[in-house]
Amino acid sequence: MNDKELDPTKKSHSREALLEAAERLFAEKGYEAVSTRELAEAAGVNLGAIQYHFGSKAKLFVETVHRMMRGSGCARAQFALTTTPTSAEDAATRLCKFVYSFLGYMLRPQGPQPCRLMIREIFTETTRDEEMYEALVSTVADEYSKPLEDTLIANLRLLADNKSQRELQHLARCILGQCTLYATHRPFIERIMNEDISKSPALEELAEHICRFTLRGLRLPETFIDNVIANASEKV
Amino acid sequence: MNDKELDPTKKSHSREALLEAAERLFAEKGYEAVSTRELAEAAGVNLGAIQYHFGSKAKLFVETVHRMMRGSGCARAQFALTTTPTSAEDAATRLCKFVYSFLGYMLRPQGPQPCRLMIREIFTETTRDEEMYEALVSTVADEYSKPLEDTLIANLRLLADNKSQRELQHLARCILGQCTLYATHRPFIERIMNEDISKSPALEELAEHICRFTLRGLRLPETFIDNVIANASEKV
DNA sequence: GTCTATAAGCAGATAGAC
DNA sequence: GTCTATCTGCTTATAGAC
Repeated sequence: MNDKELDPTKKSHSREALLEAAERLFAEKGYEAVSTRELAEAAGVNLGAIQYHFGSKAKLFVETVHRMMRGSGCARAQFALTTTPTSAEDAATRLCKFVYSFLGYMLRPQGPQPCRLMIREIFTETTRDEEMYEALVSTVADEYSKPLEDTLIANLRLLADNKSQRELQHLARCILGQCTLYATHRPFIERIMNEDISKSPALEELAEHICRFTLRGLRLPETFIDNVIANASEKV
Repeated sequence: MNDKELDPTKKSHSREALLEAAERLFAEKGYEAVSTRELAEAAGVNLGAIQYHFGSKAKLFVETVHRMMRGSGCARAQFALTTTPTSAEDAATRLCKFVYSFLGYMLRPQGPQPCRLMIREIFTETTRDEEMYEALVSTVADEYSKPLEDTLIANLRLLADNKSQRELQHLARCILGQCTLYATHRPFIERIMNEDISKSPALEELAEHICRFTLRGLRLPETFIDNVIANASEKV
């Protein structure tokens, strides 16, 4: 990358093309399911380029995850939690908006989905290689999970200011867990409900329920909750 | 199996041995990561036996999942929710106990873990084969997810009897989601907290927090919650 | 039903020409 | 830096003897 800035004319187009193709393919199909040949073809480069630029498929993968995590500022930016909240009502509205957009992101694939990618690869322990696993976990934790959790906490703090940092962490995870379940268990849930949960009335219903349940878990008054949910859903 | 009862002398020992080895290995490492050779060796049978008895590795896998789901009565029995609750307090205590044991089950591997197995395979869409995927999803949904959800709902109904069936489903999933997150995101969470969350004070702290948050989400009074949590944790 | 030997294919990695 | 051709090792599945 820095090489590119130094010499923009004849620098490795294939490295960049590979990273872009890898981002898309790995996120779509998972590490194991993508072969180096497929990767090279999709990038329009030679098979040998993978070894030349990255040394191995695994190292290309680690590099891709790095890029994804840094590149998109995935966590906060994507879910409209960038600026700091000003009031309790503001914080609650932001949290609700987050739930709406996070749920939509998990259930309506459009473009690469870093979150899905990582959950999958880490949970399945895709790479038995210790060193690489460590690299993956730390990248994702530092560049994605931690910032996302911190942003949620910043909003939660205004709604439960007597809580310790540790309790706020728990609360953040309660929200994330409720959303994530619909991604990890989606096929089962859709079979039970006999309904596509990414379609429009269903998705909003799920989001609203999660918001309401969460705000009740924070012991907020019902009128406040109604108000916040109305605000959040109209502005999404 | 019924064959075995009919003719105990010369009936296929290898079929059974394969299913047992498959249950353990697939749950441990995942479908892709287990080779047919490994399977045959672990079962102490010949490689050809897999093709002979099941036709393919994939069909053996489907058979294994069937067996797991039916066999252990996984959902309810495992988490002490078998009998029907008698009172609101009883129901709440059961829910808390469920959270404790479900969390322990997800985070402290001992023996095959059907739940983990399915989440992983379904989420990663391990098999591209349409027919097989359908078989997996329906088995798991019918034999595991649905019964588990129904049992949770039976308890939730006593705590929120003015709710519709659909709302009760949502509530059940709020509980499951909070627990499941700690399994799917475990490496990230442990890195952030710098702590093994399956160890003893940590696990109980997580469980207690989930219980408290959930019961608050149901708008139950704080004294009731304290009482229930005290009951549940001492009896676990 | 169980075995051995082997087929057929695809994976990731490499050597060496240009 | 990019290419082709190839190596090595693994996978699942099969054919046919016993």
